[in-house]
Amino acid sequence: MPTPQLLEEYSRFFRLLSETARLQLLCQLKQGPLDVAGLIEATGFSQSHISRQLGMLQRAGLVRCERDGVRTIWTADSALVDQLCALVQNRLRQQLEGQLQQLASA
Amino acid sequence: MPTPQLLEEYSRFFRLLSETARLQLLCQLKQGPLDVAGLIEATGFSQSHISRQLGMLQRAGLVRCERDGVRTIWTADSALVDQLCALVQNRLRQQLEGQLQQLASA
DNA sequence: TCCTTTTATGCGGCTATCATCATAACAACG
DNA sequence: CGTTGTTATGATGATAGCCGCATAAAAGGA
Repeated sequence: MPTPQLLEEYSRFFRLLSETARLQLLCQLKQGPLDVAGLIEATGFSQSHISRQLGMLQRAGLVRCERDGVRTIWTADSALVDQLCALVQNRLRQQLEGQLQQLASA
Repeated sequence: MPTPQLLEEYSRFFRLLSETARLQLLCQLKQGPLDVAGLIEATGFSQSHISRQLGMLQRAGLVRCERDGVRTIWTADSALVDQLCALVQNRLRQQLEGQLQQLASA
């Protein structure tokens, strides 16, 4: 059994990935570094919202930033999210295949 | 870029794991099958709350149940959560090691 | 059939978090 | 130093989700 503290850490981390807004930002940055203006264009979210989400992701070590003059260039900084999503995707696929099987055999 | 629908699926899945209550139930069931009464004893949550969380986890395919007369025996039904937690734990460890390194070199 | 035991669900209070607006902080340039 | 352009943050309304209480539903026994 993991300690309550560790479970808390897990839940905090997964909560970060439980919002499409943040996942979207992560995926966009995975395509290549961008500043906030670029992320606004790509996602349609407000500037303040994006900035806030980036702050959260940064504190978790999932993105990092680098100032270029007045702009701040953000970069995805972890292969972890890709791995997690791949596992989940695999699971979702298996589930759909199972449903398909059931439907076929009925 | 994943489709918005897939991102939505991801976020829904991760949200399931974003609550210590559900993680706790999953970890407990990983130790062995239990009925709701056993889970109440183990976690201290109310019966209604536990029943509801189990329903969510079941719909996601993370637990399954089997009626034994009047009782319902619940079982953890996926190694996925373990894999995900292992990856996250690894990440957390790396981060703490990094902080330790910084502290030592300062 | 009625009663007991166990589980599932409608309802509501409470808290946390999202998402925006307005504004502050920061950096470059004249 | 003032202005402009970019990003971060305080304040706030809206919403979602946790959690328990009360109750319904389901299953077995007298």
